[in-house]
Amino acid sequence: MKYDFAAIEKKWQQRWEETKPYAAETFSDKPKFYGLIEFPYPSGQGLHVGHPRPFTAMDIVTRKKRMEGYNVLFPIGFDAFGLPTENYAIKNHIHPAEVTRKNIVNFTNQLKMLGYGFDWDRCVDTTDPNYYKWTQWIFLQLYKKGLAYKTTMPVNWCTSCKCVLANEEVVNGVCERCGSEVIRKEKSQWMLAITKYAQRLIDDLDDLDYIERVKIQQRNWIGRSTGAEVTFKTTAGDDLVVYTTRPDTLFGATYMVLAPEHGYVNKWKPLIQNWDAVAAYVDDAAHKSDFERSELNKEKTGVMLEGVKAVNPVNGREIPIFISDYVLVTYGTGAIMAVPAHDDRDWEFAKKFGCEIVEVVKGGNIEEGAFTLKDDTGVMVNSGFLDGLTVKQAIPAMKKWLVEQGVGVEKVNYKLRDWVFSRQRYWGEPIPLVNCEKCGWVPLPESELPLVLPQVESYEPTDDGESPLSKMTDWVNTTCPCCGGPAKRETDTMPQWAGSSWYFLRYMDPHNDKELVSKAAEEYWGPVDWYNGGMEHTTLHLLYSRFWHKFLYDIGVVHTKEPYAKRTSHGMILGEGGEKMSKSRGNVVNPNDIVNQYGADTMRLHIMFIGDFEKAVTWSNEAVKGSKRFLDRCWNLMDIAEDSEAVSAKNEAIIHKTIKKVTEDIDNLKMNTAIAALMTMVNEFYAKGLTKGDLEQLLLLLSPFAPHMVEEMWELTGYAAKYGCMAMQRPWPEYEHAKTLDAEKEMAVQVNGKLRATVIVPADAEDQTVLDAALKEEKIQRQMQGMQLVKTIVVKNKLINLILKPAK
RNA sequence: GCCGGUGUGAUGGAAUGGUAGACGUAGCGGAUUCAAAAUCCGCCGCUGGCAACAGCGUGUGGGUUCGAGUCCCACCACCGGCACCA
Repeated sequence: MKYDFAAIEKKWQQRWEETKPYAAETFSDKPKFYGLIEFPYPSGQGLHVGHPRPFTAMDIVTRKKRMEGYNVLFPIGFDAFGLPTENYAIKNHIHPAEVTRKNIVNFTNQLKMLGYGFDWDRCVDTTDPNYYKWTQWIFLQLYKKGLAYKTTMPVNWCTSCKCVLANEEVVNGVCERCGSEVIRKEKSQWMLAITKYAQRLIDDLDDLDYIERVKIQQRNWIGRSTGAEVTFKTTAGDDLVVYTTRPDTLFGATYMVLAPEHGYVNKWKPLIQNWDAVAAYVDDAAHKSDFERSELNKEKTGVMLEGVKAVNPVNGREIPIFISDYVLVTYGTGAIMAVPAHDDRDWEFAKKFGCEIVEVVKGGNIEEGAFTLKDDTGVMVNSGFLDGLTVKQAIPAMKKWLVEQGVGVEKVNYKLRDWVFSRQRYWGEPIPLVNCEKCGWVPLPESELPLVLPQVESYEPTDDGESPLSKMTDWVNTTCPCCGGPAKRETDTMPQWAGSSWYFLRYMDPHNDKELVSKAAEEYWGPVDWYNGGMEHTTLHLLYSRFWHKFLYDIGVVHTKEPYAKRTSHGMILGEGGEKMSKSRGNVVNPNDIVNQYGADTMRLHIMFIGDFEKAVTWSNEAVKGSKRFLDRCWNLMDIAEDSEAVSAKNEAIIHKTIKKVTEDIDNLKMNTAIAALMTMVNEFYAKGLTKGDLEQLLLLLSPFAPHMVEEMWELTGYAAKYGCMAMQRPWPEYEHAKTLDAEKEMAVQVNGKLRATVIVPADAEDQTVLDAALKEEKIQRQMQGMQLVKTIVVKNKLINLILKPAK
């Protein structure tokens, strides 16, 4: 009988649709396991081969967990707000909700074709008012706790989307979504105070089972540093505060630099003698993206503020003040003290602008470049009371002095910045606040949630950059919930990250209309046991959702400090030729094409076999055949299996070895070597023959990888009738260590570390037995001529190394 | 520039400091076939040799070790991330 994958897959997908073997039951005597994948954005292009890689891996993990007796939650949903949909809607004059609905239907069909064990009854959609009601609710709680605030600040302004982007959304200085130029612009924005959680977001990483590079990346992103804030007096009368991690070098601070956006620049306008040049530079900087600023970093630029000087508090010297775009307004205080002798950027700037360079740490050559080492190799010079101290001693000494003199304080600083939370767009969650002339910003009563997105004529942002909602005067003009007077609704919407910051909680209790998740369901399912996703989400989505979760913990909505106990990450799938898959390159592979040609089981198997899960791999249509051949070979085993239902003695060792290997490899996401082990076992079955009992073990091990074919074979071989259940409902096979061992071992014989022969000896043979066997080998005897044996090293069951030297 | 990662046959990739190249793909030879596909069997790192065998071989150069793809130092190349972070 032929392996008719199309018919088999259709049959089993229908059966699963009817019998729901993947439904998670809240509350059970079994231990729970919550496996999570990043829910997809339902784009118009549909699924591409990048999607099934993490989905299939977690599907395999959760299928094995079910067989191991866990009550598994493996949900799916759609992160459906977002600009591509809105841009499509603008272009084609279709409502974004309609576009989203169609795309979700398409994605759902594609995902079902791949046979994933999702609990579809728990599917969520972030654009559903019943869902975003709770996104809005969380925002209101943040607002009430003072963690949402409105401020005017320079923001990234996409010239094409006419929309403000979070810093994190600007990729290489251009808009992440449309690729257009991003400039800086002052704008009033809703902000979320994620920086208030910075320390906790660092500290709590320690206890989490995240892969190390995710932890490193988050720590670097949050970027804690310790230093000091130092106050410089100026001739303008204002104090200028700077942050520095090197207070020890204060004697070497020979000038200061402000970011072009720094508030003092305008404040000091009457004092600045070269105002035209300064104003021109500020204007120029505003039109440069961060990308351009950093690209141009080889040549430092800047303008001196003529007419104002600063005073170095440690020696009373008057020093010049510059503005330059190498100083960022968003970090520290937006101003620096420049120590050209000991900072590369300051050194470059000083050389170009002829500033004084004073060496205060010995050990380098300040004519050649800055000496930046912070260890004990440097000793302080030209530094008054610090002279002779090492840098490590000088830092606390200077901090102490600053505090005593009242001109500085110790300070911990973070690179992390607050989260710009407003978007001047239509396709997002409305922000549930109104602005009243008398009462200011007033939150909507929770009973009025969800605040539903109104229908608008067009989705384009207005030319002045306001949201399309601002044109809906009927909707905008409302009454104040506080005083009943006239008020206007906030017309900005939330960013796409909002809905994805808490979706894993909704899966636990998706139909609850009283709470975002019931206490009992959250206590049962939380936290997520294993979350797999892309590295690209490490510093955005993953950090944001940890932040929201910690906030929900603080207000008593969830019972764990952290949302995800374990985090792993997959590598990208590259197109043929090793390039990133993209529509413009025309190298996008649609998984459905593979499914139609070879079947879903082959697709699943191949995407796992293709290489190391954590690394990027190149897709090859050609190589898919190998996975299909393997499934054919498995299928054809039915024709040659002997009738016995016992595991055969001849195959016992390979079966137990393979169970061990597959079990361990799935737990470590080493699906490629698990599949290789299964192939080896099947090859051996062909070489030696097998029983039905042997085949049963193969089917159980293969079930998470190729569930459709396995269930069909399970039925055909009579096991479905025998056990009265599907293969996926049987216990996961167990191995006995003793049975994984072979009776005899082939051991390597090395001479002086070089392989010269191999010998067959009994397993766990004594060292002497191995030596005797080795010495009997003709090749070894040849090596021994004229030599004497000075030492032997035996590694049990692996090798013996004979150390020889010439006999005298 | 900074941070992180990766370099292994024609190719995707295996390998707790212990026989480098498992398992696939491609290729070559054979069986089957009228023929092809499919399937099955064998070969498949490089150099020399009829062969036995020998030498070389995991980006480059050093080092540690009885033994290094694996550990250490320096360098090169490529990929990814980035906010010149003071």
